[in-house]
Amino acid sequence: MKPAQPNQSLIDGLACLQALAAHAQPVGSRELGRMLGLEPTRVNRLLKTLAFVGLAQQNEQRKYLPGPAIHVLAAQSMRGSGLIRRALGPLESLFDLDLQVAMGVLWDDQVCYLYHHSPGESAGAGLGREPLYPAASSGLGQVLLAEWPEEQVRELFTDEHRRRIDPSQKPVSLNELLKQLAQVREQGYALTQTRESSKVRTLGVALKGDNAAIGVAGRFADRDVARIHERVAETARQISTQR
Amino acid sequence: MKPAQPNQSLIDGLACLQALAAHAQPVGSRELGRMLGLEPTRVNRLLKTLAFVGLAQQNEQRKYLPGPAIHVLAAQSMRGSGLIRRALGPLESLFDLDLQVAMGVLWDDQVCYLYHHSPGESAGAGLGREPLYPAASSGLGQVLLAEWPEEQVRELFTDEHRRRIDPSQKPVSLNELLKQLAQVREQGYALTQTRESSKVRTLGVALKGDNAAIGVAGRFADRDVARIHERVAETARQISTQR
DNA sequence: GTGCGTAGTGCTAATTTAGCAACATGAAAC
DNA sequence: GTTTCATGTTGCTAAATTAGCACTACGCAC
Repeated sequence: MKPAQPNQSLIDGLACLQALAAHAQPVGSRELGRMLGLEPTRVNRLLKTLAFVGLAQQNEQRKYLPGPAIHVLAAQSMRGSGLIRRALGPLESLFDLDLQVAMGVLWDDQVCYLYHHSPGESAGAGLGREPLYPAASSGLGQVLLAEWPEEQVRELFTDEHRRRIDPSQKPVSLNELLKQLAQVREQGYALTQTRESSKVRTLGVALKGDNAAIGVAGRFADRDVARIHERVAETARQISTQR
Repeated sequence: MKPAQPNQSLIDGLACLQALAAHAQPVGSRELGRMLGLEPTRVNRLLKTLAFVGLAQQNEQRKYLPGPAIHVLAAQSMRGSGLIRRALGPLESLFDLDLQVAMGVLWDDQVCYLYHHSPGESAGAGLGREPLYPAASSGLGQVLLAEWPEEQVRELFTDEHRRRIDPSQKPVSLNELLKQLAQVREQGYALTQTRESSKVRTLGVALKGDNAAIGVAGRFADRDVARIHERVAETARQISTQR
């Protein structure tokens, strides 16, 4: 929903910040400008401003990376929403399913995993390490998309909306996706095959009021779907009702 | 370090975002303007822009709160720096000391705890729940300040630098603080009494290269200081050298 | 229904920002 | 050591964006 008078400096500054956060290595100001299609002087000015408030910093090679204030922002957002704090305990109760356990939010047409735990790992190891994943191929992504009006989903998957071209990502069949989302709305959960293996499936359930979803992934038989769904849905209820 | 041409729109937009993240309740746009001393139309425009990119959202009462993209930013910053991921395992090794275990970064003249664990809690419960704490009263805060040039510390604690007036916070004796910081630099660790009780002390050690610090807090005798310091310093080395 | 405080917008003057041209820096090649 | 190249950064001013006034729409209490 575009406002009447968006502040373009803020939008572009935030795009620089998000690109920094998403980039695995320190990045130069000119390189970042090339990545985002922005003029170099401008990017340098925005990065210098981000550094001034602590959200970016430079290393000895003068390249930029996230600064300490981004952790502050992360910590405060976690504290303010309470989402991760509320979710960690209940998510642990799913570990006995011997499946991957995850929680994520939508970011563009992808899922960002706030938490992603595999069997045999410690509970705390699930934080902050998964790359973005195509929403249409994810059970978590689909239950989040299913909460959107159809028009908004269409807009998200048009070619001109996409700012990042990912060649490794298969084109999405929009009609197929809309059919799947309609089914998700009926069932109250999404069941998808992962991109990597048709035998590995994800079952996702939305967290009401949080714009987030939780789910499990792995190999399970069709006859187990109802039981697993009930467990995941109960966990979602616990997370949503805790305050 | 103020740049040649800071972008004031970006600075003020980020201030709105940070205030949203720090505020425990949804907040109206005019109220936020009063909090930050900014003109209401301007704040509304900045908030609408933040909402446009997903970093803010409105509830049914039209008040603003952080949006899903802030979690994405948090997750990506954790993934990018790897700080929390690297730190969680080593920090758990300090649990046997039966003290509080914490990790934090500096934010203004306060410490923001990225992690804060008390004895008897699960490892994952330490995330995203502590309020900001005066840096001068914190072992973690002091080792972080000790890495700063004296001039910069002076500037941080002048009255005009402070944007937030916290009446409950005792005035800092700058000369006393500078003396303590000189001692911290010699010793390689900080030892402070907490604001709440003179019997509860914090011992803090800096994480090289991360602009962060870890420490323990609780009641311990003087004769235990060297041993505890060695344990904390060893943990700090593990965290800093992991990649 | 009225009154009050709120959120939000159109329009245009005011202010900020963008980009050109230049300088400073650092690394690699010779 | 010097030269070259790509980088990061800055001053200045024209161009673009933004801020604030005045207004409308909304929600709640009485």
